[in-house]
Amino acid sequence: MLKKAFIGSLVERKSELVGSQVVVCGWVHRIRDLGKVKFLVLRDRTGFIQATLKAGVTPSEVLEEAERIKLESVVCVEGLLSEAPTREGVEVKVENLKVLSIPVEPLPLEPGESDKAALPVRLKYRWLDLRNPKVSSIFEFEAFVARVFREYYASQGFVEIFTPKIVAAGTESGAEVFPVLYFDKTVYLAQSPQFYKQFAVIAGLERVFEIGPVFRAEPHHTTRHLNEYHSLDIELGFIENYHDVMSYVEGFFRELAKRMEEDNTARKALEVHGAEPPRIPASGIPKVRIREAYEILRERYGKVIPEGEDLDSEAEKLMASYAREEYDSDFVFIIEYPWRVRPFYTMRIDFEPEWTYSFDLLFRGLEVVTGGQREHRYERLVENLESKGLKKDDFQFYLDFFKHGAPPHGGAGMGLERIVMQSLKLQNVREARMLPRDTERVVP
RNA sequence: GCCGCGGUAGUAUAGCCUGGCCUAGUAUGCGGGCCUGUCAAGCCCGUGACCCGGGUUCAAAUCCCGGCCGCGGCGCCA
Repeated sequence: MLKKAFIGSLVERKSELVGSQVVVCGWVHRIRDLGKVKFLVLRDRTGFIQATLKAGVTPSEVLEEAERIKLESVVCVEGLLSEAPTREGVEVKVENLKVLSIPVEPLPLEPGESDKAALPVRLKYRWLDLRNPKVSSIFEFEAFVARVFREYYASQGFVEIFTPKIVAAGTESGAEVFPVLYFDKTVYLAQSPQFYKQFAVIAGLERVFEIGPVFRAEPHHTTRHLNEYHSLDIELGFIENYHDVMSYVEGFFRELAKRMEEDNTARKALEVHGAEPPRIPASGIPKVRIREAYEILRERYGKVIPEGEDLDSEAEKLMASYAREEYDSDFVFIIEYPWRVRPFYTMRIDFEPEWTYSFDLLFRGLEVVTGGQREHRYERLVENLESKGLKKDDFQFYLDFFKHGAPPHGGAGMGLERIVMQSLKLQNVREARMLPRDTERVVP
C-alpha cells in the first residue's frame, strides 16, 4: 500500500507521532505558494493536513517536482510530522514527494465549496462533489444507517435475505414498473421485495430483512422521490397484530437515535449538516388513527381531508407539527389506513372492512416507513384481489405460497435515502443518493 | 401526466421589472508575475459568458412567440 493511514487518524494520534516520519497520501485541497515557502493542504475523506516545502530545506528536486502540482492532484508526501500553528496543530515537513496524478483540464467544480453549486451541476460532476467532506459525510452516514439496520434486526433473530430484482409481474399494480427485455420476454424491475419477503417468512425463515434497490417508474418531479432507491425491508411471522410490527420498527429507530449520539461518524455528519438526533418520547412513538387524524387536521389546522382518503403531503407536515407539539416527538405513526388506498395483500379489519391493519411512519413530516399486517388466509387474499379488481391469474404464483401453511405475519418497508435525508435535514433526496436516477438522469 | 418558475464565463452571481449609461460588473477558478509561515493567504496583470431559433424596435441579456434543457408543486409513493 502506498497509503498507510487516513489523514484523520494521523492527526488524531499526533501526540505520539510528532517527531516521527510519516507518509500522507491524498488530494491537493489548497496550494499556498509564497515563493520560497509552499504550503500544500492535503485532503482525504477523514481530514486535512498541511505539507510544507521550503527553499533551502526541502531537497531541490522535490521543490521542482512540486511545481507541477495543481489543485486536486493526487500526491503522497513523506516527511517529519511536526508541531505547527495550523488548524490541526501539526504539519508534514516534506522530504519526499510523489505526484500520482495531475488534472488534465481545469476543474468544473471546486470541491471545497461544491455544496454551494446548483444540484444538477453537482450531480453531473459528482466525483468532485463527493470530495467535499460535507458531501462524503452523507454517504458515511448512509452506511451507518444501513449498518445499524442490519445489526439491530440480526440481533432480534431476523435473517438477511436477497430476493430477485428481476420479476415477472409488478407487486401491486402494473403501472409503475420498468419493463426489461429478458431473453425473449418482457419482465420487470422489482418495485418492492414484498412478495418475496413474505415468501421467505412462509417458507419458514419466520423473520427476515433485506437491504436492496427498488425501482419505481413514476415520472415524479419532487425533492423526495427517486426512480431507484434503497428499501430497508422487514417481515416477521407469528405476530399477534400489526402493533408487533410497529414495535420492531420503533425499536430500530430508537436504536438508530441512540447510536447517532455514540457513533463518531454519525455525530460528525449530523454536526456538519446542523442536525440533531431525532427525538422519540420515552412513552413511545405516538400512534394516531387516520380517522382521528382527519379530525385533528380539520379542528386544529382547518385542513379538510375527506374520510377514506390518504393524507397529502401538507397533511403529513401538519401531523408532524402535531406530534412535535403534543408529544415532543419527531416521529408519528398514522394507523388504520383506508382499504381503498392500501395494496391488496393488506389485512382488513374484520368488523370494519373499509379500514386496514396498516401504518405509515412520518419522520419530521415525511413518510419514511409503510407497513402493516398481511392477509395470510388464502380465501381472504383471493377476495381482496377481487375487491381491487385484480386478476387472480396474474397473482397465482404468489397465492400459491399461501396454500401450504402460512403464519400470521406483517412487515414494513423503509426508504433508506429518506431516512438519511430527514436525519441530516437535507433539502432533496437526490443529495442522499450518490448517483441518483430520476426521470432524466441516467449518467453518470 | 397536469401546473408554475427559471436558463448570463468552469463555478456562483449582478444586470432583466422600467430596452440605449453593457465595450455585460463582481467573486472564485484558470494562465502569468511578486512574496520564507500561509491557513478561504495577499497584491498586480491577463483569460473567459447573455441556451437555440424567430419576431418587435433606430436599438434586445432586457419585451413577445416557439423549441430545447433544468428546477419545483400536485398526483402517486419509501
